[in-house]
Amino acid sequence: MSTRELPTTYDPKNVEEKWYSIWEEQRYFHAPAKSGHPFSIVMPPPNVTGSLHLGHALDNTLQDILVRWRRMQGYDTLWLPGTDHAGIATQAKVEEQLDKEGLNKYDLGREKFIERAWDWKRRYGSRITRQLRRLGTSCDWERERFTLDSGCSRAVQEVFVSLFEKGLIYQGNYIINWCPKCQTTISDIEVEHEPQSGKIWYVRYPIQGSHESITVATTRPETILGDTAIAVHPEDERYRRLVGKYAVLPLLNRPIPIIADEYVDKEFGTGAVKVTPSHDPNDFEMGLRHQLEQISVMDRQARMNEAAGPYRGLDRYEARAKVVEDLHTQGFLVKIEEHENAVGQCYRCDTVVEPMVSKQWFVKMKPLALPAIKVVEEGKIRFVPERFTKVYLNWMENIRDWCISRQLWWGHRIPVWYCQDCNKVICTKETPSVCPECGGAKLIQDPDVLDTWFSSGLWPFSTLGWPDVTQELQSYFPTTVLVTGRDIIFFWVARMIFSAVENMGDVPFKEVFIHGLILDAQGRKMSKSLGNGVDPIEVIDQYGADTLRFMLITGNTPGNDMRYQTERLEATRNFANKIWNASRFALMNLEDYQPEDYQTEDNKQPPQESTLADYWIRSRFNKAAKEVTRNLDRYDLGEAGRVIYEFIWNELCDWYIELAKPRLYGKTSAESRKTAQDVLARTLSQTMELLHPFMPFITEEIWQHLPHQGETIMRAPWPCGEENEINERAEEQMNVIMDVIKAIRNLRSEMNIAPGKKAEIIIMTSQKKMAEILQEGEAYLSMAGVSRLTILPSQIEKPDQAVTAIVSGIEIYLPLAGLVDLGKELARLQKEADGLDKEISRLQGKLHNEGFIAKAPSEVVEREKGKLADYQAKKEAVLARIASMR
RNA sequence: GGGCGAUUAGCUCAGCUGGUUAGAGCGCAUGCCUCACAUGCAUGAGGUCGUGGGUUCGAGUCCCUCAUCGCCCA
Repeated sequence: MSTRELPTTYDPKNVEEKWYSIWEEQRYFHAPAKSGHPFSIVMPPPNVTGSLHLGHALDNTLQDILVRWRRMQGYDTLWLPGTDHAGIATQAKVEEQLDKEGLNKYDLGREKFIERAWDWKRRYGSRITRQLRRLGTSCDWERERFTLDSGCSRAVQEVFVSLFEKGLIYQGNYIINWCPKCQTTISDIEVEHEPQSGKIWYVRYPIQGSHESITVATTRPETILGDTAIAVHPEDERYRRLVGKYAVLPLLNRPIPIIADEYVDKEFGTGAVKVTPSHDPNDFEMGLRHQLEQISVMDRQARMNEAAGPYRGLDRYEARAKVVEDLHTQGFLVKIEEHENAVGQCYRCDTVVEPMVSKQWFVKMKPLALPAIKVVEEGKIRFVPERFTKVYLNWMENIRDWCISRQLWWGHRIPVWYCQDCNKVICTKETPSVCPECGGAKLIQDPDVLDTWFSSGLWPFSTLGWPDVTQELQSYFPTTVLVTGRDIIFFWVARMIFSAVENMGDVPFKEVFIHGLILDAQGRKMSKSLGNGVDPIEVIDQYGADTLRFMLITGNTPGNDMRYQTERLEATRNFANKIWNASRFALMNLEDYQPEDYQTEDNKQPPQESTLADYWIRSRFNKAAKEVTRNLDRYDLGEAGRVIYEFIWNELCDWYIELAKPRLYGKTSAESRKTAQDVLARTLSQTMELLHPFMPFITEEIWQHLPHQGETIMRAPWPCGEENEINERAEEQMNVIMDVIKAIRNLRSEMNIAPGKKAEIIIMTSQKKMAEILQEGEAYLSMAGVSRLTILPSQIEKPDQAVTAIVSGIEIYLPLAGLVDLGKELARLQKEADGLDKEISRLQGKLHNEGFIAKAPSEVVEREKGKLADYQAKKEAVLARIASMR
């Protein structure tokens, strides 16, 4: 297609689809696993049942930027993608499906159910990876993994058995969090504490063998049925004489001891609490300290069981109402108060979690946490931003044992068998046929599976082939950096760290780059219940992936949350369109351009006809490239993006292209035209390279149209900023020209001179250098609508009927015979003089301060002196002009 | 109760190791369909940088106090 036929607005649709499939077919994402500087990232595996949300989009955009950038820099780059089997979520999906067929999982049985789950995974599990492709992620799909695939499963078994043998995995009856809806245990961090307004009930317990009684406050009256003690603080004078006596449990008339324990808060309620070891974690601990009986009063549906006597069969909330009613009618209820407390809820289904005592598998955390703390304290793993180190350490230092068994079918089955003959517990990687203890063949495998996070914790090495020593493992482990959201530090980052340190003897990654959350426009967390979520795929359909990506990573600071705003999306879409149109312009003017003319081996010098603008844009580009690289190095991707944005819009488009137009249109020499073509083509294609990690699609499309070397921009060398093209002198000179142009435009605007109307300008300067710069740059002043320029020494008499602007060392006169409103002009100049006065006195104050002169670095003092002189000169010029007009 | 973050232009946010007349995008005002782009161009208005102290020659930037909002942990 001829460039003239390129549409004036950029349409990402075809471009994005086209390039992604080419990239993937050409295997540009594939990591070679060869020697060289490795750069490796494992993708946080999204939930296989999930669909892409903005959090994924941000997380993967950040990774893709790092990966594309490092790949262009020549690193042996691996970005390993995959999904996670999401035990509870996937099982729920399959059960939902069965439900529609009028079946449940028990109808199918375990094996058939797992087959169904695999069917489900095969059918729907690739949705999210397809969505990731739409985003442009350049991960190595040939190495895609799944936490439940055979390799990862092997790693899980290996780790479980190893920890078991070291005594770091144990089975025991402890209090755990039970979700009555999901019908499984969940770990402590999977319980969310939402403040809820509730009530607190004050209940009187008679003291056995006395007419006295003791009143306790409780938020869960239904658990009275499981009480096995009343506790007070040992130093609480009010109750001291009661300690050691027995109280009678209302409703069930069971005698329970009154004990003293430091845990009790004297200030809370009456200072006396009921103790229910089977249904409260703190009471459980207290029960252990005092050898209290554990009476479980609920079953797995959170219904009252036979221990609850007359309340048996009631749901926990029905039981609560009934218990309160009975307490009231029997005269045990003292009072009810409003009370706000944090109720633990299941992170998945929001059901109120029921603490229960149950036999489960746990990982003993203290021995694993200590080295995991050490590697971070020693700097072997660095958190970016640094403040998250503290979040991690604080959690690790206060860690509790991790409950890893789940009452599900979909997941890694616990590799433990129980001998029915001798009760031996057998933990082994291979399915045993006989009991090693008694030789019996009646072996039953533990029915439970492991927490999904147990396998995710191994992700950085299980995906690279461990426990085998593979080429991948040797090339890419430890991985370079992990990129993830701050909400997942405990769930995943922490677990990967202790898992790798324990099993690999090394850190899983050297750096952890943490980002914030995407909030809605009002600053609220996006959630299903609020319905304020945004589907990234819809955004991509409407605006393109490049736009979504760029919008997500600019305009905020690393680690901070960010609001999602359509206006920012539009602004970024406009940026893409700007790039598109600048490129259209370039291509229209490059149709006859032969890059070989200037890029032969023995002629790498800039062409003879280079102008100030050429040197200037090359200098600016290379500075921008350095700046972008520096910011990428420090994970400040937003800042890097901003630098490119400003370079493209404010320098390349607003100035260079405009200045190059006369040359490109052939209004100067043919040589000069070729030079402009060369500078424009080179700068634009290198700018595309610089922008490519951020906006991969549009940059590839444009780069392919421009003269280029190589098959894909993905493999173009990273523009790191060429020192020898940085040209301070050209920048200074261009600054003068641009200041003059801006000043003239300002005058024209203030005087309401029609844009099309050309103007004559008189410039007066006593500085030879300035005169030369302006002489040379005369042609550029056409950007201010200047048709004729006269440069005069400033000693000469000033023009009469003219408006004036002063820039450093230069007086600009725009003659306007008969049009100048003297009064208005004087007022304008006076305002200017006043502003300068303010600055002058500020600087004078500073420079008269002896402390400043003595203590500030000399270059700062010099700079301030220079500014003062400049302002003074300007002011004099303004005053002189005022005087000449009066 | 402990920890962290935020508080800068009407809105959303930048401002790195203290030194520029404190910046951007959107919005607003004025003028422009100038042969890349009206998803655009030009010009402009708009900020006592939450409060009160302190360190310093110099503080939006460092330290402390308080206030408000948000998040995490208990």
